[in-house]
Amino acid sequence: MELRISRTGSLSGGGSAAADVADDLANEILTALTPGASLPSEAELASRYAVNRLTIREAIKLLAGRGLLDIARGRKAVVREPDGAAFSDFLTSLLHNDSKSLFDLIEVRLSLEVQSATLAAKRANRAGIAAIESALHGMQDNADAAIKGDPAADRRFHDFDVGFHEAVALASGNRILGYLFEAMSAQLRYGIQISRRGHTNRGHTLYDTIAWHERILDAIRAGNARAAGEAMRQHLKDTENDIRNALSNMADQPA
Amino acid sequence: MELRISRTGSLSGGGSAAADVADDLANEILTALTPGASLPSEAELASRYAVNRLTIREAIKLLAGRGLLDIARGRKAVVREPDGAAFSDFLTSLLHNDSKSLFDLIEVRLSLEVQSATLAAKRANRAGIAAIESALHGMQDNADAAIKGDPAADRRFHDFDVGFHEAVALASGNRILGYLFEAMSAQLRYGIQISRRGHTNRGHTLYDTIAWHERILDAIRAGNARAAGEAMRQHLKDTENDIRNALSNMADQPA
DNA sequence: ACCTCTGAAGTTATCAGATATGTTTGGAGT
DNA sequence: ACTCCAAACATATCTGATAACTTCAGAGGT
Repeated sequence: MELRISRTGSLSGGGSAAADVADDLANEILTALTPGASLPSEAELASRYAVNRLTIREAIKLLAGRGLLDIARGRKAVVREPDGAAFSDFLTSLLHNDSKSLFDLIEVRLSLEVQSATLAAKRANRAGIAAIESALHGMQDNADAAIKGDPAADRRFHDFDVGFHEAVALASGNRILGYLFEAMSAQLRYGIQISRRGHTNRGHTLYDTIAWHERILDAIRAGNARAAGEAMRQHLKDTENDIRNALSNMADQPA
Repeated sequence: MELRISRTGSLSGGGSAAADVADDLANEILTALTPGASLPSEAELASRYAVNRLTIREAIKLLAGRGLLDIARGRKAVVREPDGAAFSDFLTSLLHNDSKSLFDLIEVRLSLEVQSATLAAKRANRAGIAAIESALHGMQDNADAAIKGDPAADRRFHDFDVGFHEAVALASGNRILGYLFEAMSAQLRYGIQISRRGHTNRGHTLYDTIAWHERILDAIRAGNARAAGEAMRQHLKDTENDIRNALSNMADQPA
């Protein structure tokens, strides 16, 4: 019999009862159940696996943490639609510790988002393009107020900025790209916050930011895959320079 | 007071006690604790949060599922080194359902691995290159036996194949790329299994596979970033063709 | 002085039983 | 056919207790 390392670091069959049940249920969920389906009740699972109800509860909590289940009081556990949240904690822990990870993330974004833009130019349908346009309009509508110092408008501007990139990722038609982007979006917001300072330091305004995005959208709309990828690449390279500028200024003036 | 959606789908402060504790602990782990550090004992946490010890246990299980903690009997929970495992379930659930995701994954790999190879050519140190060479030698050592039908050698060959790509990702010096690759590696193994059939259908042997990898290694060793990226791109494009061939044959002969 | 073994203390794992609180559902009443 | 409500069901949490594992200091032997 082959021993397999489980997510809890224990060996299947020799680990804790809760971990064993969790692994077994995970297998069933991933292979036999579809999102939206309900698990049996805790009591029924307890009798099926011949363990205490508490053990079942802990197994379900493990799976909920893994993002496989949704739990709500009074209802049975429901198989969850997969999303990028599972990857988010991990990025958070990385980015919090060192600023090098900020550049690591930019490199990964560069890779994934150039690909997204390229594919979006090839495949985006009307709805996908409309979503990108909508995000761009949101940026345009809030730029003036944001520049004048309205913090709410500023936040909306950045939300639409993130939304633009997410819309491009979704328009790529590649679900994994979409999920990966979703996983990174929280950290991305943080990166944008930092890059913003360098952006103004370098004499740029939000209108320059909008111009970058317009260039990307135009290429996608025209179905020009190479131009879309290149526009995205240049935009992210520019953002990288903003971050580099902001970080070096923070080092000079550690206020 | 702003309400925030927690990982369990509940609202912080209004969700279950276990989910609230989990969110609070997650915040502490991500901001204040380093991998390897121990959490207080369950009893102490129970008194700190003024809840039952069982509630603490369930919160810890949630965090363990999220990949933030390692649990072992008799020991306090330990903050875990972040890794790509958190993303793995999600890919599993995607790939199990439809074959389109197989191509989605190839596209993502294309993007990430070309970037990895490019960066590895720029940055790889002696140890990084040695790891890539070691994987390649492993492939070479097992090729003959694998071709003759030795299943163990065949498996080792593929393990070294995956190991080659992982070594390139690590040699990129970008930790996020390394972790992303780790997250994909289980699914990648599955993809390689399928591509293998198409590989032989198209008249190729494992020596051709080795040749692709040699080309990538040579470019990295020479510090030629463009050539390394291009070699990786061509290798993955070829793999994509293998998979396409294998899947269409499976459709013709659904034995 | 060093090593090994042992046992107590600390900690997690699991069980049993009970109460509180939410959700669902079927039937009474209109 | 519709509304409303209570019973059944399900999860959330607590209390108390026992088993099993880890660690570490100290006894004892070399």
